[in-house]
Amino acid sequence: MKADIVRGHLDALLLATLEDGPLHGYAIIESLQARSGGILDLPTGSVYPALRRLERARYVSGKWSIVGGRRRRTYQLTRAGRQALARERIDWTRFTTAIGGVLGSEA
Amino acid sequence: MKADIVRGHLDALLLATLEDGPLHGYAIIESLQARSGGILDLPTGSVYPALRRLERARYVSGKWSIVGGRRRRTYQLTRAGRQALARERIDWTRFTTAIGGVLGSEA
DNA sequence: ACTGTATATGTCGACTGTCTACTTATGAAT
DNA sequence: ATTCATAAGTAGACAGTCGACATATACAGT
Repeated sequence: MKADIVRGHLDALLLATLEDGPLHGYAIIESLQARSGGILDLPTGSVYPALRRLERARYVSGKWSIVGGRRRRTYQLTRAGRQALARERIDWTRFTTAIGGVLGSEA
Repeated sequence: MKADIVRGHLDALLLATLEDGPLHGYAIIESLQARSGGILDLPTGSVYPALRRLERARYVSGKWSIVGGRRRRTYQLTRAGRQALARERIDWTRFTTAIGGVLGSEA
């Protein structure tokens, strides 16, 4: 499943992945894959720009580090990010209720 | 709620609205509003082009009529449209399961 | 030594789709 | 006359995704 379908909910996904602790981009993609049972397979071309967006919005803070000779940018949820995540969860419920209600076959 | 959040699911919504019988664009928007408890408020600038898209894809067939002096384009689900709707429902379940699983707080 | 794979981040341009605002038009009510 | 509801549509700006590419390191296998 691509981010195109996930569009509008990618931020929530990213924020939720960071809830349990800081992670770097690559690890976020793998975490999302694992937590969704392989359904969510987001390309780097979608995730990295999104992470930068969240950073600009102050929902996450990123810092560089070197692990095993490889450079990593590790992201951490900010307080504003946690609040945003809480809002996203509420929106998600509203969203699924609204659409599920239309798609569900209660004529 | 805008179509921007609904993005990727608008087709499913439109198809589902037409399941109970033919409707014209304006009526589809109102039906969606009613069926979602007012949450789904889609602008004509999103809906009309989407309807044309679905028509080009042969998922709906549209024809003109005059009702009360006003021209209407009434859309009807095609067989391919019903099949597409069935696929969309499966996708919707996969989608909500995947994202809900990540957003839900089962660490 | 070389090749391939996994790790890790990032950019670019094409593409798709949404949104605001606007246009056109009729009928009914004020 | 004017305004509101109905009805359909378009144009241009804008945002976000995606495939492909570029870059770089570590490690396993041959």
